[in-house]
Amino acid sequence: MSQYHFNDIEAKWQQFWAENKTFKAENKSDKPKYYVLDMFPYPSGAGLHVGHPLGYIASDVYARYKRHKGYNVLHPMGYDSFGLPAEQYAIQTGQHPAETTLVNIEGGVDKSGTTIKGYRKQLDKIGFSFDWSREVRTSDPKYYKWTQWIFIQLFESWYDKDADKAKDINELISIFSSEGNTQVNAACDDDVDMFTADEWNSFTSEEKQRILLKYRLTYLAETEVNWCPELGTVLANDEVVNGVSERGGFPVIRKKMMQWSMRITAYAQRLLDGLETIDWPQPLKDSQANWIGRSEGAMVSFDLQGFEDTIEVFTTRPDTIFGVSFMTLAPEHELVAKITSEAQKEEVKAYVEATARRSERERMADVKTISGVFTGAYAIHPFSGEKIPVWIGDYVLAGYGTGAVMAVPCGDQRDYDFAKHYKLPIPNIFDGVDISKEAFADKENTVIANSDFLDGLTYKEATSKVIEALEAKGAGYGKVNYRLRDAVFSRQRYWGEPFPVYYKDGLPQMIETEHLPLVLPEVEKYLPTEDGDPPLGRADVWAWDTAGKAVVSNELIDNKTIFPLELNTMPGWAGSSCYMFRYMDPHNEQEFASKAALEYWKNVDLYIGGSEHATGHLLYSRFWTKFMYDRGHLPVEEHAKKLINQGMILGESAFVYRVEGENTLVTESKRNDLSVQPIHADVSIVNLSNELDIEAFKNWRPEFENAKFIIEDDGTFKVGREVEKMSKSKYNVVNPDDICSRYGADTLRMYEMFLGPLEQAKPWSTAGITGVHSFLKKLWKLYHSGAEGSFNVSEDAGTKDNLKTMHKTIKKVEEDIENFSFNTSVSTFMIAVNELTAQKCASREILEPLLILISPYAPHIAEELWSKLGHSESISTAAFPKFDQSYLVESTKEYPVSFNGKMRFKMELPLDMSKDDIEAAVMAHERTAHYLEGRTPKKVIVVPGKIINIVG
RNA sequence: GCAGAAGUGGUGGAAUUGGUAGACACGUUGGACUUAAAAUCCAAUGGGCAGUAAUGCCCGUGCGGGUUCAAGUCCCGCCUUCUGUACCA
Repeated sequence: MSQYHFNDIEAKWQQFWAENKTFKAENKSDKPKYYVLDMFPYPSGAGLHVGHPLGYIASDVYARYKRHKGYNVLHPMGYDSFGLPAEQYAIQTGQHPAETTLVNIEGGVDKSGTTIKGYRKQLDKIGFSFDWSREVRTSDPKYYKWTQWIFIQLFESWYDKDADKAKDINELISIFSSEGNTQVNAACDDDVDMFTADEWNSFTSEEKQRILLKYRLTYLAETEVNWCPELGTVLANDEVVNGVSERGGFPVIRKKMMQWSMRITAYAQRLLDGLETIDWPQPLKDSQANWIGRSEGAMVSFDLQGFEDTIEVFTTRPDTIFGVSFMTLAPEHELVAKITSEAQKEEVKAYVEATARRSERERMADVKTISGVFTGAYAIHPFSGEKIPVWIGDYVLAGYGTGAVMAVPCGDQRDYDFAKHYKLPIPNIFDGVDISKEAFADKENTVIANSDFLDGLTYKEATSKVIEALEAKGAGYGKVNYRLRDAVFSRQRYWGEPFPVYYKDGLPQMIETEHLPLVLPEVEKYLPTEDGDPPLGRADVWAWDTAGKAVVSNELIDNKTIFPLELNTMPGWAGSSCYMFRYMDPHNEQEFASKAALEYWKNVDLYIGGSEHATGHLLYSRFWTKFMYDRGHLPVEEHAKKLINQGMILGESAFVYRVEGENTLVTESKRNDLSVQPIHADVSIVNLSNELDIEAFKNWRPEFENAKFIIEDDGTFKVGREVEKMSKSKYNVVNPDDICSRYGADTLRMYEMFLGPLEQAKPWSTAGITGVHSFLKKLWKLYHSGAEGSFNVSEDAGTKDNLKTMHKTIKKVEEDIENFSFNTSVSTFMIAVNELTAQKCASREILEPLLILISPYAPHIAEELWSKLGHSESISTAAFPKFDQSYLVESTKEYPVSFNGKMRFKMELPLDMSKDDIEAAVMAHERTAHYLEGRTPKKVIVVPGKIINIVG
């Protein structure tokens, strides 16, 4: 008797695929191409849990389906292997992150003696059809050579706003030397001075370099960061709580530091417009659009009384300019110190310092408290010439717009609240609007009043008129503003890509691309130096010899031919921004990827990954892709045509209940009578019926060794269940390896698809897996209907019923896969196998195509049965069965007959029967009279092939 | 506050264009097989009422309205949950 030995079958076929390179994709093919990509994982030491492979399974099903459909499919996988956890672990244990990362990927025993299975082995067990010959690892010098190369390309480029594309920096240099910068419309820093060609040509090369930095797409600039002197590192906003570091509670100050930045703002409009061209989920597009934050308005300059300087503000409501009754500057605004009057000095200083101590995040969180201080200075209204008091207040953020606002309390709630609080005037410039309670922020129904030349105009009219007037006066202009900031690209970390940069006279110089990669140096500790330099400051051999073209010892630095190298490293998103293109030609040492490979594969046809990358990875890669396109390195402007966000698989936590104040644990059903406290129990010691293994629990939590257990009446102890995020700390992690060894990879794959719609978050329930597992056993049995369960397939043609089942299955499964509705195709398979089993079908004509349909979902069992059917080739390239409508054509229909919309009975009628005949047949039916109870029907609706409804 | 998504049995979910609500599973109950258990197989299973029964009737897709012969599906108003985002001038 042949049984379904999934462990043997799965091991056999995984080996077969590896040996035969079944899924190796060629860069040349007569077939149409299809590129299916997963977001590559960070290989953590904790390994995979059942939530991680969900997206990989979905993409694998799709990739396998596309192969059946005759496509040349690229389906690669790799590792985003630079990152913080490995570095933290290195700091704690002293192990080199490269070593731990390798173990996390390939498996092994780490120095602390922990056996780690490794991502690759875990992934292999699930039976993915990845082309592993194309694997990339971002921390591999052969890979990050190209990350460094892209960085250099960005450095050597500027953004021409007129042409709306990035160009070679040399073009800009030649423009400067022939006509200066006055006619140049470039994305650049705000503080560029104008110069003529003659001036440019007389600048020293150092001066020229400093100016060019203001134009380059990656540039070095002073940026404000959260600096913790005690820890010697920059902290992210979420690592700072109440002005002190989250770890250790050390004070954090806001400090300006030289940092590399990416001029992503140059691409703001194109990143926004490009969203129209890609098939990505609307929520994801919305959050990118939101993040880019385009707003239309005007820049207005206000002169200052007694100063040469002007206050520049951005406003979306220039139409309300006559409603300005004060100005507010961010406390960090550069003019604050200068314009503060002697009388206000003390108060302003105290306020500025108090604000500096608070992190940006805190300021954002605390929106209710209104605070601010008058500077003693006055601005002059550009039209009325009135004196306007200048305040500072922390509701104005230094990082947005110009860090200053013209406060119009009648039209903006924040200005209104501020004015009320400090008893500032609230002039009303809206016709017929009551502003005694709150500001009036409605643009649509506005009629401007008390506003000189704007009286009686609507928002739209007033806006264009006032912009005209501002431009005529030279006091402002219309402007589109973006919330998007340039992205800081430096990290004071060890485990990241080194910048291919050395410093000559304090100015950054690129290492020539032919000398890349610049390999991460060895350090003896992964911490910042005592002087506060990043960990690379500890490297002894970290200087660039421009003559020898090599990294040499720091002792040799003479600043003539040997220079110090950059100490920062690149952030996590550097390596992931263009990896999808490197997969196309991953072993190319001459180029990032060959033109031919790029032209052939173009971009990702289907990209699957989590929505948490909406404004990080997915925005940065779109930026780099557009840049690479501009500079002719890529043939496409977007990296992924279609994107799907898979939903999270949640864990099913188990709880035991401790009686408050006692060492007593109570079973689930009896907890309500007592005052109890829930305690997480490890799900691995709970069986499918929610019964806790008490002995195992005592071993696991020794503090309960002597605890009293109040059990169920049947003698078991049951846990409570609750759905939570799957995480180690909640002890609800389910390991895919365990599922594979108990039920098989095919069961895991099908069950993950069966759980629910791909995009939706859904709870994992190990109990439910038996349904899918027994389906696979039934499938196996369908092919083993011979004596004693022997393999049995006949050469007889399929019956009419067989064919009908088969073809409706083909139709449904194909539609489902095309719609990424994988859960419903699993039910369809179940129905098909149930029907064919009932029909006692053993016909090859049916059982062969059935296997092809199932193989994307359950590839191992499909391969095994396929080979038992006599095939020596893998099923993976067998042509997908063709749907034939003629097998589904019916001659009759079982019509549901409704009375007033309620279905009462069914009757079978020929499909070609006319409406009138159907009506007659229904009215003649014995039960019709019963439901009409003597009434005459008002109307009889007959929809042929669908329904009959009798109204009356 | 803003934006988006979602609310259907005890549970996961199905119903693709308005046309038989609850497919397919899990769970539960009963039964078969077994010394027993596991495994497997069969049957029932939205709630309620009436009936020995076949069956019949009523209610039912978050809530309240509406459109329609017909609404889980369309429209209006609300409630709840989740996700993202936020003094954005």
